Amino acid sequence: MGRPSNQAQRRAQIVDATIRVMAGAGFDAASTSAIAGEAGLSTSLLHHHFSNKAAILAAVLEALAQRLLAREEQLRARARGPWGPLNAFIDAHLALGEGASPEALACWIWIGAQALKGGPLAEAYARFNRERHARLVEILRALARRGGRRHALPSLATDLICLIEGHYQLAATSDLIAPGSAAKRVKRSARLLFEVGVSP
Amino acid sequence: MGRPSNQAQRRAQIVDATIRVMAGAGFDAASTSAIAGEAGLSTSLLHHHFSNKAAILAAVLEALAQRLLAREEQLRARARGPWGPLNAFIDAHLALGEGASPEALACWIWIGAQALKGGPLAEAYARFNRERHARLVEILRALARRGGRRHALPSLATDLICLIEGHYQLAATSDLIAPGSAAKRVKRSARLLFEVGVSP
Amino acid sequence: MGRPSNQAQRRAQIVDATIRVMAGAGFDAASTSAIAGEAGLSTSLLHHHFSNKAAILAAVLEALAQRLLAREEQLRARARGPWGPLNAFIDAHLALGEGASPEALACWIWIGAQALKGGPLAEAYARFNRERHARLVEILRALARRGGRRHALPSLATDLICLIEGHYQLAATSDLIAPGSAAKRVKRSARLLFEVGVSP
Amino acid sequence: MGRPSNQAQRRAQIVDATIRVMAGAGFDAASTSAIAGEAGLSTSLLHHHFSNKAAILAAVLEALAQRLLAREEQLRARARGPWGPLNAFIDAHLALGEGASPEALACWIWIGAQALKGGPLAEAYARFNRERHARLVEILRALARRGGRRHALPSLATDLICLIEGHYQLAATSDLIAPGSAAKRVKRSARLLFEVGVSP
DNA sequence: GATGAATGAGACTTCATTCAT
DNA sequence: AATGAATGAAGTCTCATTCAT
Repeated sequence: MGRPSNQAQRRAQIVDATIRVMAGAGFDAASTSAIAGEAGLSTSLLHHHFSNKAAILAAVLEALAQRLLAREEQLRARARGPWGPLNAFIDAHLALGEGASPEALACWIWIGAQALKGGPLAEAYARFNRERHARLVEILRALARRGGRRHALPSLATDLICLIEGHYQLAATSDLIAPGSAAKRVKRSARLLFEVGVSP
Repeated sequence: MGRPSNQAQRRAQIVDATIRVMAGAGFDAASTSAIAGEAGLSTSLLHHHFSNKAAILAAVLEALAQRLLAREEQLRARARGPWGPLNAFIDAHLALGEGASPEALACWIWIGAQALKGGPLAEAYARFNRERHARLVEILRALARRGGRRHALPSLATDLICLIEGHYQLAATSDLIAPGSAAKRVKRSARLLFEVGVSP
Repeated sequence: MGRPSNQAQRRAQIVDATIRVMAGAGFDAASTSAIAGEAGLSTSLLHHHFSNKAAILAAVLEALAQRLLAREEQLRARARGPWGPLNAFIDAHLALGEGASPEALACWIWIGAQALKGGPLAEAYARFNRERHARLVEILRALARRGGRRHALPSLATDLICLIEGHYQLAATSDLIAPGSAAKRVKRSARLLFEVGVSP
Repeated sequence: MGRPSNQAQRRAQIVDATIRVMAGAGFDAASTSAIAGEAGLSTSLLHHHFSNKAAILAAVLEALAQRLLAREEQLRARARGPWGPLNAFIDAHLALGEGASPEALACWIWIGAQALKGGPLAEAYARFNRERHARLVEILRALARRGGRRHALPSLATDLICLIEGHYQLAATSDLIAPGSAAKRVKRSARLLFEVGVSP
């Protein structure tokens, strides 16, 4: 009895609209009414499916993280050679082309900034970073195992994530990074740092 | 003959207050009334000295850029050895201790995010990046000259700036970077990338 | 032949929940969703059983009035002595202990205030007051008959009801009335007024 | 320098409008926009002069209490005879005619109800009751001094305030109390209770 | 009988800005 | 130079109610 639930579908619809608005016009512009407008819904319906605006943002972060993870796995599935997994990790973040979502890039910057303010969003963002750091460490560990040498892998992973984040920021706001060149550059630097960062 | 003008002083006062508020409570919280409150002025006076809120933000960006440049020069003046200038550049951005302003860090992230939205602020931020990139290239060029070898210096400079920006972001929002360790880490990575990034 | 009707039960369930919410969080907090939450139902079901929110309030008033009446009769059944019925009337309103419902007290105040706005609720509340006034007059008349003297009984009854209502209000919102002392105080004053209020 | 302040005047204007709205349409109807409409102002201006809606209500309570006190003093100034001050106290609350404000009556009921919810308003209302109780005790004490007899004056004062409050309630919502008769009735009952409530 | 979806109105509040002094 | 008054737009959220199943 009762009308069939469309919670999941509607929530996804709202989250997608939020991502579009945020990427297009910025975090502050992602008002509930702007989101509702983009999604073709009423603001009341937003609150019917999310108790808070904060809850929407939390769902956005979760969705973006999940998309990133999915792309990582997809790219890694096709990757060949010892550097494949590392390249997949970087490409999942930075490469354009199939499966890339330029919207996500802007959203990540906005979320990173908002995370400065603390609160649940900050915690979720920190957790996201811990998780991708752990994944990257695992990838590097596998690489190191092949070479039989020991590295300061967690530190290297941190550097690489910083490099990626920095490219997010600069690619979006400056012309220092030619469009489409980010992934290639980071992959090259990553390889250099890995190879040179060997304990003697 | 009227009362003596205090334009410059008042503007600095307002800019400082804005930086404090923005660093403390976030960009969105930096409303005109919050800024006025922090500065001990009325909002009307803000508009008396700045035509716009956007003008205040532009002045903030300019002030932060100038502080950064001043610190760079101050640190470079004391720097010794071939790596001195590079270390000074990095320390000016990331090192704690004397002259460091942790407030600035948060502000830079906020400004970087706001620059996504385009407009005059975005242009000013892009210009700021071009300028610090040029300074860094100059520093690297001097280093390379000593070694008598050729590098892809602009690209390396871009990488280093990305590394710095990424550390800004992650240091502020995650626990992957131990407090106070950022500068040391970036200096080490910079040296590695420089030494290995030699064209054969 | 369809499922058996549970109208009465559901309506009582809703009315009870309303009383609890109203007593706990106030009239304005008694939104349909709060009531539904307290009752463990959906808001739609509320409207299925009551055409209006006003209808719920009307039912609440009726239920409270009925509870009060029931308690009056119950207490009067045990009452002894000439003052017994009067004491029972007062105790039904104010005494704590067995059968007392402190929730009702707050609800009565809320309803009394809402009755200011006119409408059906106001009429029902006025009728309720006429009825308890009539009952009280009857009680006083029996008392007076024993003494063989004539009083201005309706006026006295009005005074007593005012005294009770005032104790409701002050007991709930001030510390002028020690908890549990209201009934005793009103009974004493009632007796004094009755004995002295004799037409010469 | 600066525009001359009209805070006090505007605040009074807003408080008056609130009282009118509340008396006319009820507490819940006293929305900020209704108040603003009644006062002929914009809602923004309300918030310019009062930080909160709660602050407006606090000011309303204060204004009503002050009006009541002023009327008490005014009536007492003309009062003659030993019962004068007591009559003045009662008339200040209940009498119609010159200086009476029927609006206040409804407001008091609304405030009394809202005080159930606790919070600052509840505390202010409780304080108001303590103060008028203290004043009444003082009046009764002077009366008792003349008679040279001891009474349970605080308790009697509480009874009288309850009687007054009850008359507020019933006069506003039932027909048990003929218009204009409240003050006379309470004065009579007060005298009876005073004279009979003497310790032998 | 029962429920989840959906809505439009309106609540309080904040904001950047302009005006009068 | 400086301030308080004033405003209109917009923000988030809640409410009572209706509709579809």
